[in-house]
Amino acid sequence: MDRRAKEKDDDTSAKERPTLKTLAFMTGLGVTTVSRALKDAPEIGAETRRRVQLVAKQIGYRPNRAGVRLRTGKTNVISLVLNTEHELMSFVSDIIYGVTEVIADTPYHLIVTPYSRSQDPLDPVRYLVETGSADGVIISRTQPNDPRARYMLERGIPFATHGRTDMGLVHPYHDFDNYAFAGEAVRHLAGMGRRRLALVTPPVGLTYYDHTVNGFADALSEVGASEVPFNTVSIDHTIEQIRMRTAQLMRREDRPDGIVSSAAAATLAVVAGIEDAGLKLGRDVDLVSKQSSELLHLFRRELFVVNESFRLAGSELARAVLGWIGGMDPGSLQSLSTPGGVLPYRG
Amino acid sequence: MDRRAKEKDDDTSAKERPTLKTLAFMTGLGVTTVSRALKDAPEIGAETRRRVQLVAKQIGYRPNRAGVRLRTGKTNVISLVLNTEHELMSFVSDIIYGVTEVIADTPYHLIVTPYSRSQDPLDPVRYLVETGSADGVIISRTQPNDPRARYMLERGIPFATHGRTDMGLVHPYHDFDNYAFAGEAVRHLAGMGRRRLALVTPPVGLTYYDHTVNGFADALSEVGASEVPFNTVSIDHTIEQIRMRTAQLMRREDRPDGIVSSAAAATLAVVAGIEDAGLKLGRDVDLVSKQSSELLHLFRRELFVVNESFRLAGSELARAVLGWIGGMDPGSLQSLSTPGGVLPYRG
DNA sequence: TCAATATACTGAAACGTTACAGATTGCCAA
DNA sequence: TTGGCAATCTGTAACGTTTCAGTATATTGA
Repeated sequence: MDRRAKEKDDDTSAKERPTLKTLAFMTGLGVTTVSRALKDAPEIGAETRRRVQLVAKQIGYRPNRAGVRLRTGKTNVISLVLNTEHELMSFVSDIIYGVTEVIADTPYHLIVTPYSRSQDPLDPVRYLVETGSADGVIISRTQPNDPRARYMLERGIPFATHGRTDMGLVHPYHDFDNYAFAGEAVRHLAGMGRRRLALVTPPVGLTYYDHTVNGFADALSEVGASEVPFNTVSIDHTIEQIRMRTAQLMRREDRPDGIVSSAAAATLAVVAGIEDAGLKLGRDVDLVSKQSSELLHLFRRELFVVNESFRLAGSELARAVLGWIGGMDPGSLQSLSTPGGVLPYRG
Repeated sequence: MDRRAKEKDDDTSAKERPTLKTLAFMTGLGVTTVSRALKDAPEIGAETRRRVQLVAKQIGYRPNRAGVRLRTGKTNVISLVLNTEHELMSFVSDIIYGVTEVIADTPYHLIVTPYSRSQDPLDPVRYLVETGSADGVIISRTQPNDPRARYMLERGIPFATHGRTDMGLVHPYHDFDNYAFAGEAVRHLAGMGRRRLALVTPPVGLTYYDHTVNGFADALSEVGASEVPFNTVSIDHTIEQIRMRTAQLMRREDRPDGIVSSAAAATLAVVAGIEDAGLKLGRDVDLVSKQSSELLHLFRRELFVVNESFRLAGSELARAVLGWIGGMDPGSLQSLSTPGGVLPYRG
């Protein structure tokens, strides 16, 4: 439509974005040669290579993504698959920042692929794979037997999971050691003389639910404390639900004197529930919570916190996917982040 | 490499992803006809059109993005440009969810393009435009005279800004009415008898800083209250800085008895600072804060809040960009969200 | 000297799509 | 009967890239 020149070789009109053809014309070489020179192919003369790369840099040549993608199938895209309802708030931004940090000096773009509660979590993954929309995928809310991981493994598409699976299949992951977290939390509370502990769990069904629950249980028997069951909520529940049920729990005769919470937002609600029941944090009950931002300290100074960095998770996950795409052994791309310890106010 | 058939037309081997050629083969039509039939071109017979579309649906045909993009230049991508350091935390996830909500049933993908403190904010935008990586762009942290908006307007690439500009140029935007927010907050505090008010401002230089400050000032003179200057912080400062400087402020003789805060995270720090100074919220000072999640209520029941939905902002921004891409008048794609009113605890 | 071989480069084809410029058919007016 | 003209359909080229199968030139071994 808006092309001016009718000559086959209109590269002299300098306004359009430079392509290989432009470079070929400028250097007097063939398109093939230019292409290979740019990617350091061995059969290109050293001087030619330098010359081409110099010119390319000078005129700001950038390979056309669509061209590459069409020809090679390589999208230079990695996709972060997110649940638009359940994912904790700040979680998402941090993980995204972590990912972008890593892919910043690569040709990769990050696309966010959402799915909602009503959908099968496999849907977005299937979409990505079937349409070949990404070279690598990052998923969260990982389950012990995760159909998404299984699916991608079958299709041979590189991915990394936030959280581990337990299927006897090997794939890259990053996980926070929630077993250790729950254990440390329990030991900390026990060290303060707390004996009857309750746990605000991760969402049932996710792998780190198991880890957390196990860490909690093992440490309980280790320190000889007992569990006050609190199975009616998880951190996936709404603020109001958590608050109400905590209040109910705390009004009971056999209420806990120590609580471990798996997420900051839930902790806010739990504390509100405690206070609704007329009890006081630090006196009637102590609470150790995981948090991902440094804000919980400000909320109640009596809170104890363990920090989990989602930014780190994002970086690690991105590194893992890129590594797999780059041909590394998936088994070597697994990482576990250890809790730094329980911090009191003004740690 | 892994292609089996050597015949030119290997579409009979059903395993590969279907293309127009596959459809052409199956229907016995030409590729061109199929292409046009799928997009309801007028010169295709009604029955043929239906037939092609039926077959396409049956075998799950999906146009190859790279093919379309290479041929037409249309990327079917919209980019959200984010500052990886300053953007408030939950802000980002909500805005992303809002955007994905709108583009869910379109062919669009969302890519997140980050930039860091050290970079010129124009960099990522320039990159997107120069490489033609997106059909539309969403930016935030909008300034009255915003070089990014000017740049994209010049280049003719559709975009929407979160927040307004003030350059006499018309473009789509979505904004929260921060003038109204600050005004309502002031009136609310004045209604409670507060007379010496301080403002925790948005980042200096952004448009909504001006709006907020103006709304604050106008309402102050309207109700006859006075301002206690608090220019040493904005919501871009760290939690620690805000906390310390609030404590300093509150220890002064002429401390404010009412505070308006532009963001939830800052509010947490401000409250901590107030309490560091030995004062009590609700007694010595009242505070009205904007928040985007419903969590501030839980923090201190004495807080007053005004809700701003970033999810809504995301949706509106996406709608605006898509509208502009679709040929709508940019001037008609501007929206302003009105604060719902000041809510006390248990509103 | 000749062939064999290494070195440095090149054109053509293909990835999947759309736009352009036809091509084929049937029907109608003259 | 013929020319004209809709109504449908089609082949070719092009977008920018990489791969395949070369070609041309210089270098080597005998």
